[in-house]
Amino acid sequence: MRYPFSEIESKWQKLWEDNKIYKTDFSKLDKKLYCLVMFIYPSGAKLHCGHWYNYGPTDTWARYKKLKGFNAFEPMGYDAFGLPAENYAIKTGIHPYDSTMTNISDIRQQLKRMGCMYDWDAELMTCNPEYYKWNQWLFLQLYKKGLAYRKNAPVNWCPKDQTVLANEQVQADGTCERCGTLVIQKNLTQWFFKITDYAEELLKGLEEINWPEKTKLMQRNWIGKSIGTEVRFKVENRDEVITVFTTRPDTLFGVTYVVIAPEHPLVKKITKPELKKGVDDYIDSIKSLTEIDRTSTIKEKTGVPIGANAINSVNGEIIPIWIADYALLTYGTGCVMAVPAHDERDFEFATKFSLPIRKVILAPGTKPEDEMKTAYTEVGVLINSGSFNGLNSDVAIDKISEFVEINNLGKRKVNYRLRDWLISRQRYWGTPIPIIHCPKCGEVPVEEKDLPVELPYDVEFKPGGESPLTTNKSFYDVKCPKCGTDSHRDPDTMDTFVDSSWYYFRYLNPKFEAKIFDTALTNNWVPVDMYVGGAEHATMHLLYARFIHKFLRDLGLTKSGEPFLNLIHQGTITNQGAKMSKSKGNVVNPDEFTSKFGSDVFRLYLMFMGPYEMGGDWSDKGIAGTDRFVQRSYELFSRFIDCLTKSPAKNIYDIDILNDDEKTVYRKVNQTIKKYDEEINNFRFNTTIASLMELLNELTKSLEKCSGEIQAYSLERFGILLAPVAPHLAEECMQIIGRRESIFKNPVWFEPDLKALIEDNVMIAVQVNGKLRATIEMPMNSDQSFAKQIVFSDDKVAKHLDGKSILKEIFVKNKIYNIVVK
RNA sequence: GCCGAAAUGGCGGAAUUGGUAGACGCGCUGGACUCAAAAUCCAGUCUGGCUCACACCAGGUGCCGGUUCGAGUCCGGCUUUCGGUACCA
Repeated sequence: MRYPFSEIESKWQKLWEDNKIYKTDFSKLDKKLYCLVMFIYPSGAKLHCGHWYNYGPTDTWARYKKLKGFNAFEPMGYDAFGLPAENYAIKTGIHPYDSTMTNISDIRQQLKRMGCMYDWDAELMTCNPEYYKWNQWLFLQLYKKGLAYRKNAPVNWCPKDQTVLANEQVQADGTCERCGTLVIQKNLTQWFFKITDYAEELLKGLEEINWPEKTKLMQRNWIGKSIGTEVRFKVENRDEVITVFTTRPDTLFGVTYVVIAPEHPLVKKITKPELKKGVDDYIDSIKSLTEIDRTSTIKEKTGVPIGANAINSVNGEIIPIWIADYALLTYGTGCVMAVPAHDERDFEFATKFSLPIRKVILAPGTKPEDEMKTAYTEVGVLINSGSFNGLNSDVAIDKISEFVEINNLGKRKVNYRLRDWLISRQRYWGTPIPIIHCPKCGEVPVEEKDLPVELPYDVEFKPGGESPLTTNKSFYDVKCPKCGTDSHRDPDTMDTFVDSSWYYFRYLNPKFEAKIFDTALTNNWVPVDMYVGGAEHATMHLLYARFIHKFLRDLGLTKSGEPFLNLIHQGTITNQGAKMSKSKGNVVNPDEFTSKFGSDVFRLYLMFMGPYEMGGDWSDKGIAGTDRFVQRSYELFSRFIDCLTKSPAKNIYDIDILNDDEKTVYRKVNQTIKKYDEEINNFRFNTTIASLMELLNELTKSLEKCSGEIQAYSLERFGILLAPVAPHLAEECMQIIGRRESIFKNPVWFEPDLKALIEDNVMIAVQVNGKLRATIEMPMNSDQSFAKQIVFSDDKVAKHLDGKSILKEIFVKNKIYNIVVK
């Protein structure tokens, strides 16, 4: 009979739910395991293969841990705020709340049919006021500490989504991370979280977490620590001072000009009146450049002189001041000392505009008068550098910095590439920012007792660059809580990455009312032990969550310094080479397969496809293989009804007294347990399943020929090994052979009988001059002298030794016998 | 440009610290069962040579070179693909 997956899967899902099999007892702390997947964005596209690939195998791992005796907690929830729901509302008129709720209830059903052991009592959704109230509370705490602030700054604006974006949310090609539209720069007043205050700690913390090296490296690069020196240059004949930041103070004597970012406020003040028009024109030309042009790698540097000069602090030289597009206002001081001889960008610029190039570091094996074709950026000996001549440049970095500090010309400084996190969005479907703007008092934070500031239902969604919340007068117009003057609420909402930066705390008690989360539980259960999700979040969610976690620790709400101890990225499943997305129309719907084969077969197939962290292009070619595996397993169990009760097995057998078939089966069972354990523990699901297939092949061949006890012994173990990878199938199979309750109710695991693992005989390879000439069977652990006798009496080996002299013999026990001849 | 990962049969992919390359599965070929088909079961399946066949021989893990008794695995130099990043002073 074909395995009736449909009725069996719903039968066990109902049984699990009715008996609350997956409810976690938080009071049991021995071997607690918090296993988390990134929660789901409830879009209209529902669950796709990518979600399945994230959730199914992770659940398998958690189930395995549960059988091993861990008290595993697996929650699931909804990252329910966000732009797509609002864009959908603009298009169709369906309110984001309504579409989100519909999507959530559909997705919840789909999730339940997957058969994961989620603790549904822990379910949460971020669009619920009982959740986002605490985003607002968090905002207020950051505000109190000066870590949430407003400033006017050039920011990324997505013309399609009509909102600003954080740096992290703009892709390398200058397009919006969400919709792919080209992002433009705008000067706007926006809310920021001061993540830069934690830059150093975010960097240090990476050392203590077990994450993929690649991800840690991405975060390190994103934080971009650089150690250098700030040096003040006076502006000639004026009071203004230009401060530059350099990582190469050893080249200070080689400065031949200074570059300031075109948007720098100083530019207006010190530009020579005669040159004002040219400078203004240049600044305009920079603004009109598209993002593509600006980021183009082949774009030539541009710039103009502003007619003012600076005085090099270390040698008193008068040098011209330029503005140029390659100086960035947002990094360091926005001013650069240019050393064309030893910096590639400065070299290119100086060559183009015929600015002087002065060599101050001599490359080994060159002469001072040699002409420079490119900048020399390596270590060398200082020249043209006054009293520092003759020093090695790496030593001079320190010496010149010291000189700068002693003479009060500047100071050593560490800079980070990381910018503050821009969190305000000019959109509706998010957490309202709990600030009231009063014409008299300015920014007035909403009092904690007045939280949540509830998101009103009635708003107009028309896009226009203004937050839709301004269209609801009863929300927008309020009296100032301090002085009673007519004021209005901040009309912006928060970036949804705020929601996801602390949700793992909330899962432990999502209904908790007294505080942001229930510290009585979180102190025991956070940090998360295993976190599984996509690598695309490396410098966004995964960085924000670490930041907020550290802030919460500073508030005394958690003892840990890091949110996620272990992290694994599932690979990306692509379709025809492209990432699956609704807009590309290449989404593969898992229902197509689960309705045909069942969710266990689909889960098995996803795991069997290849290494979990690699992903790959979607193909359903091999699904027949895992389907056959399920059918054959079910058939096998069906041939041994109630064997557990008819002839109960002992825990261990002496392999030496078993007959040949029993011995083979008994050994294979135990070898499989060992192999399986090693593979699945490290998320190597493909080889885990391969080992089960090997076992099934062996059992199909020989189990009939074994005693009833060995049959029970083998099937009981096989069934338990099946449970993590195909939970419904395993429950049914175990019931067939006589188990009376769910495997997961009182989890069991079988340790391998180590004595049985050792084969009696091994095949060893015999090589002559490194080439395989024969394989010979001999007893396990035979020593060299014994092996030698057998090897040299072998005809094939003798043939290759004929007439040659033996130079050397290499013997590796149980592996190889190599004879070197001439 | 810079940083990181990868490259193995017709396909997805296996291969502890260097030790029999191709586990497991898909597909394909042949056979059994069937009136027939599907399903299932059995056998074969890296390439080339030779052979009726078994056997045997040679080559083979992106390319070139090296270390070693022995390299998919280690070292040096490339090529291609995929991620990340974009003048960060």
